Amino acid sequence: MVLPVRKNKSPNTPHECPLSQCMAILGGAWTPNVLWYLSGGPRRFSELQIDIPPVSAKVLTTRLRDLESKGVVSRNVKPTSPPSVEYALTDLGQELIPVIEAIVEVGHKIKLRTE
Amino acid sequence: MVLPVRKNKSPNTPHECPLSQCMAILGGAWTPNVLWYLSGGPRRFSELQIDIPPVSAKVLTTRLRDLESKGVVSRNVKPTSPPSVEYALTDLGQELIPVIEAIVEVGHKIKLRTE
DNA sequence: CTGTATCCTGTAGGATACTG
DNA sequence: CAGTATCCTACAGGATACAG
Repeated sequence: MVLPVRKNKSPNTPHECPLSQCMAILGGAWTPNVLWYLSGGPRRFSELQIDIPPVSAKVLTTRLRDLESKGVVSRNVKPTSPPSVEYALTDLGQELIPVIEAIVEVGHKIKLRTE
Repeated sequence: MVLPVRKNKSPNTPHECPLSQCMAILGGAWTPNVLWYLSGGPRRFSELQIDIPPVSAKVLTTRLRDLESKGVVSRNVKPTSPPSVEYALTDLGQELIPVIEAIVEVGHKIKLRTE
């Protein structure tokens, strides 16, 4: 995404420009998908990889760590052998589900118009 | 954002992975901001530039054209001199407002936790 | 005023190989 | 299984200059 690093500009008029929030949460590629699949209940790393085939392990890890640090997703390591790690939405994460659904909704309508 | 162009992979299992919708709509940088400021009513190009100082003219144009092609934003050229162009949300675009607000909401909560 | 055209750069993300 | 480590590239977006 790259973004908000303008060089020769006055520091943003603060009054209200709170929308970087949006990309801060959903910004990464595949992030919405991760959230979506986790909304169906806890998933293990490998399960998510199967759910979202085109995502690389590296990116999936990155996104999960990212969401974890934001308190949107929880990570639970089960000390089995072989180890298994379960990811789940936190309460905060749950709140994002209707949001994503709404976006998908609008997305559908857009597709219908375009076709 | 770059994205979804995996090379050596089976073409996505179609069953459900509808979330690219999400980024397809809100994906571009500043897109949420554009939508946000338009939610307050129609705005002219230059007004949007002032609303969102760190955005370059090029990107603003790109995002607006993008949103226009999706039917989310309307573009109205007034044949005055100097010319003025008014952008506004379409009905479809209106539907995105609560979505964005919800994201901002969650964004706030995340910030509170982080601090 | 409302853009386009160019050129350039940073960084997200892919591929692949390897580890506990 | 669940990742890390490297390396590499495509493309979104910034800067600047110019046009109708």
